[in-house]
Amino acid sequence: MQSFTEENYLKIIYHLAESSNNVQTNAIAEQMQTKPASVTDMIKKLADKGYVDYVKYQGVTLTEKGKNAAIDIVRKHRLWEVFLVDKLNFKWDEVHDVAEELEHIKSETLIERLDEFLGFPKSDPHGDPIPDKNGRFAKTHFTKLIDLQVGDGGTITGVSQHSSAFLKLLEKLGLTLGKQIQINDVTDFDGSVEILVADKQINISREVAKHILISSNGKN
Amino acid sequence: MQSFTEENYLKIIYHLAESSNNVQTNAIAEQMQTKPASVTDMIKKLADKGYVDYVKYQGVTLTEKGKNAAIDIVRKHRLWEVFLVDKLNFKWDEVHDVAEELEHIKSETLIERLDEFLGFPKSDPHGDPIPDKNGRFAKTHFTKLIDLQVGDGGTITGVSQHSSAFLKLLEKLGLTLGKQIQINDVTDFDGSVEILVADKQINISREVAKHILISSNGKN
DNA sequence: ATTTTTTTTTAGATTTACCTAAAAATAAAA
DNA sequence: TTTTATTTTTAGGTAAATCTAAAAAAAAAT
Repeated sequence: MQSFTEENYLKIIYHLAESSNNVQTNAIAEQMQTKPASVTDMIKKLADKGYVDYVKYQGVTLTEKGKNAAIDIVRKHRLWEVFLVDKLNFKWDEVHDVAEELEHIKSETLIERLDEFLGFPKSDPHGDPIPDKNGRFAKTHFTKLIDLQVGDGGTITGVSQHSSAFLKLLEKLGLTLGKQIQINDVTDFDGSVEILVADKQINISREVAKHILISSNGKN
Repeated sequence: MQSFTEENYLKIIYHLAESSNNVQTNAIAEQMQTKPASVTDMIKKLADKGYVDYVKYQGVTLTEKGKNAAIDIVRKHRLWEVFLVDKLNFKWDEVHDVAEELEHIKSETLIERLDEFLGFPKSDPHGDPIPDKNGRFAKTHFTKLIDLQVGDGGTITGVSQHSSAFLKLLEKLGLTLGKQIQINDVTDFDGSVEILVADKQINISREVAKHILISSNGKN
């Protein structure tokens, strides 16, 4: 199996691969908070072990093996997040760092029992889908709030930013998972969005609107 | 704070210190499954950091700081064991290795919430006491079954061996925590012990009897 | 009180994941 | 199409935790 560090690389490559198939050295370095030179070293190692396909100067892609390993880590991470929120009363902005550690505990039995204990949840506290033990999960294709038109409405079903600062803000604004929203207006000046939530009209910046995911219930 | 490895050293030194105040290099090496030379290196580091007092060739003793750090790890380990058994239906012989990993997760909040979630348990699945968040716990002074006399009786309240093989054997023999036992005879030939449990008479070897802890309910 | 055995330490290497500085390849701009 | 800028890699080095082999100290046996 992989080391703690290797697992983190795999996970990050997996996430980066969601937006651009070929993952670049610099992008990995930024996410790993390390230097590109270190990434090159690790990439070679991961390639040797068969987790990634690597062509010099061309970035990496995960192999099937690498993808499975990454999904397994994602599964663990998200299950632990559910545990922390559902059972230990953590708030959704408090779980990330702890789950980041828990995800590396190596025991299949542990994770399967945990999954069962939690009632086989389908998504984590941020709305991200939890892969089952075979690595399968429903592909969610939510719309970013920023991409909705005036008059559109929907339900908040996810976020694409897990920082504590962002999540706390959403909490304060009442923009939590499951809430119904509707777009009232888009401000010309700064592109900020006026939305209706729980009968209240609030204004959120473009930056915030970018990271809120909506399952749309049709136009108008 | 300490690294994963440093924590393991501290924990092992703490356990070894329970039987002999001055802990020797070789003893640590054996427990850590490493070589004495490596232990010497690590001891120096722990001494530099103020976790142990160390005099060359004289072994080590934990400082107050070292003892507190060790107790903290023991607390985590035992709480996780309770979690695994009580919530995830692990058996008492299956928890050790996983708890060995979980004990290194660094989050005070996590442990306090877990403690609360479990109902502030006082002992783990093997009968070992769980320190509270201030590191305090009742000193248990159980008698080893092997030290009882014919006619003595009591309740099984702990074990001093956590290997899966040993615990599985006890399970099979019905010698689990809380069971009442009585000493019927000690075999001259091999020192094995005949005991009465749940109205059945069974024979256990000296080796087994050494590792069963009894809270005695008075002689005869 | 020596000798022998055991325990512990030193010295010098190895591995993993990281670093800096400089070179090489690729991409973008003039 | 050169030049410039960006990205990536190489080369050589560091720190943590380990190792082996050999030396030194302490303990046990004669």
